[in-house]
Amino acid sequence: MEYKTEQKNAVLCFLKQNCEHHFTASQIVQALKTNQNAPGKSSVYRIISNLVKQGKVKRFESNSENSFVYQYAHLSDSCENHYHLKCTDCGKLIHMECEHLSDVCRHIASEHGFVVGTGKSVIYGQCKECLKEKQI
Amino acid sequence: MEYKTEQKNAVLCFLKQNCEHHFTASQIVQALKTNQNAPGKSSVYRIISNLVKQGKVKRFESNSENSFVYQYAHLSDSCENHYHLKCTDCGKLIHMECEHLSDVCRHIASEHGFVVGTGKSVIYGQCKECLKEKQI
DNA sequence: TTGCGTGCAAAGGTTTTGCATGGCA
DNA sequence: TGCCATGCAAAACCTTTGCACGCAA
Repeated sequence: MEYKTEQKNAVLCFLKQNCEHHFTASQIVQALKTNQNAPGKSSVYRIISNLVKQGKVKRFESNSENSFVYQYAHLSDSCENHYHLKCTDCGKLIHMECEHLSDVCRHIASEHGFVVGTGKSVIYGQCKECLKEKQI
Repeated sequence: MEYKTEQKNAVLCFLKQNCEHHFTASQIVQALKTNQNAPGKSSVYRIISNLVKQGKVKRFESNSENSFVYQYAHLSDSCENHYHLKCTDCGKLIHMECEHLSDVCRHIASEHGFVVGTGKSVIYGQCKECLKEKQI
């Protein structure tokens, strides 16, 4: 049995509303500090840990530090069937659904004998917007 | 100027000889404990940190724990130009050089406006050998 | 001899855990 | 009323850093 609490709700809402970005546990604590019933540090860890297990949130390795960042995952149910592009500059996560890419999985399986788990795999690079900024 | 030392050599040799697997910093310390001039904890961290910078070793997020694992990277020079497949079961790292996969980068760039950094990206899944084991 | 590398211990961060209290069902 | 969830503090853990000493060049 799982209870609904304001703390859980606050964390999920915050991540949902900022789904283009990712946050460390501490950043989540900070961001929610002004809320009523702001969740404490340990609760945030317990809550995001559950959300990750449920597939509602994804965990990534942080760019430079020895910690992890968390990000809301739009399509939690079907993340097994598409690739993930993550921008190393702005942190944006793109759920890429594309027939062409399904062929890639088949190719890797047949030619390289390797069964891809797309849910776990993340392709890093730079997104449209960040590329534009660099060109200016 | 960089000095050659037995400690550096021991770490690189160990990772090289076990290039199919990955290890945490502590595991490396443990594994070398019986050596003469076994490197201490802090030295191992300093040494692998350098090896990663040099591209001779790759760092991955550990499966379940909040730490990182390190693995010898065969083709350090050209890792920017091919994809990496990593088996979630046995840890094997496959440097996949394949013309078909270059098309994938081009496709993602042209259709999805996203420039892939293959050096950083890792595709997780299961390798031939581990799949066989499961079928038996 | 020079100065980089090492080892030890301490410090810094992040994450986990224990326990009493609070609040959902 | 049960019992899950929370908050605080302490602990555990990984990694980095400071400093004196050792050793490669």
